[in-house]
Amino acid sequence: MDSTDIKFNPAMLSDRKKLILKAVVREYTATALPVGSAAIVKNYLPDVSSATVRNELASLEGLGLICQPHTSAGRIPTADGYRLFIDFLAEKRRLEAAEMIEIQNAMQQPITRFDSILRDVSAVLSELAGSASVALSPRISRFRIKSIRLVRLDSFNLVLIVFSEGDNVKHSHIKLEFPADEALVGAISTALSREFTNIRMEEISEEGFIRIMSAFRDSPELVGKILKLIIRAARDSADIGVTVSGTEHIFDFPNFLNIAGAKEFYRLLSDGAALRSIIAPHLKSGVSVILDSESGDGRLSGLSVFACRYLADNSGILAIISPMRCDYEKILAVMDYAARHLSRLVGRDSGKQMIIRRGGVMTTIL
Amino acid sequence: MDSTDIKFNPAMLSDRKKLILKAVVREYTATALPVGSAAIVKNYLPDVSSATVRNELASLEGLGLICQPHTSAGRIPTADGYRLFIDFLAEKRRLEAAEMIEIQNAMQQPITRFDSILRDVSAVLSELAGSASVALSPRISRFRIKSIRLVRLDSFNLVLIVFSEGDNVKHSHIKLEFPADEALVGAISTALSREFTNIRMEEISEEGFIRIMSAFRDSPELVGKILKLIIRAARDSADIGVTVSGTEHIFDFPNFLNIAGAKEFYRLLSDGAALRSIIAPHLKSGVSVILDSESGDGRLSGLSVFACRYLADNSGILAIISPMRCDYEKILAVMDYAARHLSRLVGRDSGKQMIIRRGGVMTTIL
DNA sequence: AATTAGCACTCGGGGATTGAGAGTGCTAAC
DNA sequence: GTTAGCACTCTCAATCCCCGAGTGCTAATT
Repeated sequence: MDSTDIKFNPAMLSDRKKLILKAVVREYTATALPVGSAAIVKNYLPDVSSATVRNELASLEGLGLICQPHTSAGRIPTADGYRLFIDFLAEKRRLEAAEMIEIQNAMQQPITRFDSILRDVSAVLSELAGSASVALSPRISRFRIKSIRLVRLDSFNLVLIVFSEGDNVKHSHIKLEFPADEALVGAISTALSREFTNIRMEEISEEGFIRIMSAFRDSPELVGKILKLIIRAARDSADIGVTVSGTEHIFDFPNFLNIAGAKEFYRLLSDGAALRSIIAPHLKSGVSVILDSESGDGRLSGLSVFACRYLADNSGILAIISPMRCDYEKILAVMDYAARHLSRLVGRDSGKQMIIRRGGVMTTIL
Repeated sequence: MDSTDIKFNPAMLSDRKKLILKAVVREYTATALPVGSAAIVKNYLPDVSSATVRNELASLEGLGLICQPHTSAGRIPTADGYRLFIDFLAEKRRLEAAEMIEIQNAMQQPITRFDSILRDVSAVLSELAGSASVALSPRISRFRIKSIRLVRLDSFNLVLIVFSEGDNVKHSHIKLEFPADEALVGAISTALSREFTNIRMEEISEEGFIRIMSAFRDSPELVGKILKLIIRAARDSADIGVTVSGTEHIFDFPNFLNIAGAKEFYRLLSDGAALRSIIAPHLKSGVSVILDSESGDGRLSGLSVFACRYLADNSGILAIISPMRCDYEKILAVMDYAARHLSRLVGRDSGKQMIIRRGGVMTTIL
């Protein structure tokens, strides 16, 4: 879905038609009522008569940009109408200072956990947009491991810690059925570190483990069992993380006056894999908007998805899902601001370096 | 709300009245329709006439145990009616083998994380009960610390790991603005371990930190900053955990045909502190049922809360929230089974010992 | 005294009817 | 190209009406 299949471009429309389409979108998103010719004359085009506007409206309807919910009602924008509005007519809006601060606050946390920043940003976005918001965490399996440690808590309990790019820390608790002593655990930890540092999680192979095994010929059984648990732990933490916020807003979506649809949509929201595969093909640079059935997935009909990438090549996605009737200019501004600052927060400069700027202080890690 | 304020006891009712009340509850929970005299005669009391049943129904209504949604409709149970049913008339039901297995599976996980068991149990409960389910995690700040470690990932990144009773592992990532070397981190880790092992998290005091500080007189500033971050990390992880499952079922609750109520209830579900303070006063041993307005909180009107404790003195709570019209015998059975097995899983035998039985293997951990 | 048959009565839900109001499209004039 | 005027259409809400379910009461029966 690239820019070649744009159905409409603004050259097709007279300035007055553009103004009227804009008026229909703005008025409808504000009032939730079909927009009649009289309202447009009153608020946007006081110098012409309603009959003129009616003629223009009929013409816009002929182009498929607006429609009537029923004969003798006002007009509402179609998906194509919204599309044209978003691509060519929407004006860039500035956020309120308070809103900007709220977004920034979500990103400034003393203890660095990318998860937690993501959760907070997502929560703020959903609040500002009055919509549901989803953050799909990057595939951590694609992150390079910066550091891996096996720590002994007591004879029967170990913790595997994986520290990866993006300041991600994961721990997995490993419970043994047999005691392991400090020296052995330390040796395994060192071996793991030697073998897997600077490797992507998805590149961890059996061979690496076999190499480690061979270094522990004196207690192969014990080490073998530990490694088996470690493999499982690593796999376990490789799944896709989905952070959903603002689910309560869907109760306000006019789409879900019928409970059945709400339930289905609610299910979709917690299915990270599905969301990713729906959204990913439509992503371009900056904020993408996927309207109604443009996604090809019926569960999103009547809805708009605002999405953008963060951490460019690791497929983390931030998204806001709204009813199709929403304040596009506002939500675009919110998303744009958040995406811009999130990228600034975690800017990738080279393959191995990662610059973190935080509250004025700038630190270069590893 | 203890046993002294029981309004009704079964001695007040003739056997036939009891049978009819039971019939009304069972029939209504099954069909969702007000129960008429004819239905009762047909399915429960074929030997008397509908007129007789009508007389009995009128009498039960006089006692406030059942009511009519409107004149000339059948009867439905009142909250008092359900209460009497639950306390005296409900029969202990056995779960299906498949259901028992499902619950047990949720508890058997290779990698021990109590959180995760809780989440899975809660998910299974909500599924079996067709309801929302909430697990309030125990106040981990009341758990004794079995082991505490500070691990160095690289010069600027540390991880604090706290391993506590109940096999809880928590990690907190600590990002430094200055480098710390291996030796120093190791020394702090040892000091933390010496100072805080076998202490409850809530008992961690400034004094302990001051004692540690004094041991590091040569680099007080660095250690001070690290300790400050550690305090924050420990506080951070002390908040109340709420795991909500099966939220999608609330879309099926007849209570929430009006979207407004659904939204409010949805909010309540994610407010762990509120839920705890509503539920806690009503807990007795075993499974407690809080009906309708018995909780004193309007947000639960029309709903039933099934709740039980696990880990007796650490205030972990497992709850199922259903519409008041639900299959009490089934949900009671589900809860009872889950609670019984959860207690068996984590049985506390003495102050410092904790017995974990898991898949036949039994391990005793420090 | 408890039970029962019979019957009039009440009420909610669903479907049809109606009137008001909003907004259109068309035509003819400007 | 624009506008005034007007007939037309359609929704929404209110109203009415009828049907059926289920009751409560009364009088007769056991």
